[in-house]
Amino acid sequence: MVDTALFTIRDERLSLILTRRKDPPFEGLLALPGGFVHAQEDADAEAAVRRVIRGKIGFDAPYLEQLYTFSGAARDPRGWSVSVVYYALVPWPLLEKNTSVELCPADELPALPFDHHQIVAKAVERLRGKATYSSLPAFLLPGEFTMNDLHRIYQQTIGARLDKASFRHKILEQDIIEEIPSRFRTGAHRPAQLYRLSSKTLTAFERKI
Amino acid sequence: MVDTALFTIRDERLSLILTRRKDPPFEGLLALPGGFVHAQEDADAEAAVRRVIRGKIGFDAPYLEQLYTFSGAARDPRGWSVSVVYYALVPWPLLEKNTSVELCPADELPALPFDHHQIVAKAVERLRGKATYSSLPAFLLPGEFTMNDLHRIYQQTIGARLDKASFRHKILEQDIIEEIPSRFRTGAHRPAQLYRLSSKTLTAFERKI
DNA sequence: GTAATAGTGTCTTTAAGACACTATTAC
DNA sequence: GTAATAGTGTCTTAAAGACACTATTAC
Repeated sequence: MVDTALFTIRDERLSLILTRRKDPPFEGLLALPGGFVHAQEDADAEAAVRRVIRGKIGFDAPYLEQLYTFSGAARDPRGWSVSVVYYALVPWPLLEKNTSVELCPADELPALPFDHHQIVAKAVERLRGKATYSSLPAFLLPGEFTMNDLHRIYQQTIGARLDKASFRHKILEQDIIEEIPSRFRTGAHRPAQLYRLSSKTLTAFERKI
Repeated sequence: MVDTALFTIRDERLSLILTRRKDPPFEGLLALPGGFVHAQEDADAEAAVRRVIRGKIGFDAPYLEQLYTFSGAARDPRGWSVSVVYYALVPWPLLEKNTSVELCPADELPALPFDHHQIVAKAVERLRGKATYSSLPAFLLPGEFTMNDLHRIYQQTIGARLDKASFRHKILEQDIIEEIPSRFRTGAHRPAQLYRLSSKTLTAFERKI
């Protein structure tokens, strides 16, 4: 089967989209969204995950990557099982209107079934790791964002303060984002240049942030 | 099922241990060693891989890590399949006497069955990537080695020249190896201090080499 | 002595971090 | 004017790389 760790950032906190189990075992508990592979329908495991994600949030996640395959006799009371787990990033603004989605901060999760706590731990570790040397956190933002939006989302995913000037310098040097010509966010402050990702796929940096 | 990419370095070249297929499909071709999970016998997929590796080389590989899970209808002519693939590092001196093992340089592979070329490409990419910021290449060496052995093995896995002095400095700073007291390798040159890994598990660096 | 590998010192380049400064808007 | 966020300049620190130098052995 397949499972997914769906991340978003809401109210400055890294959170997960959970789903309430309708069947035993662990009926009624919140869990990572998952499902079985349909050999007729799904070209591969990733296709099955995409189907699960679309069923949960209604659209494709901007970023999706295989995390790890969990297997063994101990993880499910019904016996030996395998789950190919993916993690995905979804911008909060795309979820805001969707009232059926249950969100939970990654550091305040309830009791989860199977080995889902272990899965979340591994997913958070991967996310944090890649955030320090790639464009990964940018996939948590909508298509247009300011440098400060990006700065904040990096700090929230990494969980550490980053110097504003160094961050700006580093990011612009990596060519992962580009200015949207003549697009600014206005307010009670100097207008902020809007940017977008240069590539729809992940870009790794030469060095760390 | 499970498959493995078993790496070693022989004659200064990164090489793979292959096995000749005894059954259809692709009977007679060289392939990555693999097998089926035995739900009774194997606690999880990793246990199954360990069993396959022991069957192939006669002992456990010093380093073993899950690589990726390949799945889909296209990879096997018999239909939809899943393979949880691991990669492992084995010091060449431990294999030298084993005449039944077929070795092939990673950049001169013959035609391989299924999606094994894709698997090898991903395994080499992972190995190269981790080599630049971890103790990974050291697992290709036997228990005792000189600084120059380590220097060479890093260069061979990464595929680039590294400055001798900087390399030594960097490695000693990371505390991944320790001197073996009073142990030196002698020859027609100044005696070379012998080292061993400080930890049997992988250590990541703060920065790159 | 020579050849060979071991190991060190120092200078240059480059990146990261701290931190203060200026800029432009709404009100 | 103030408050707020945007954006820049400069200095310090630290790591990486180049490269030449000295050290110790077998022969």
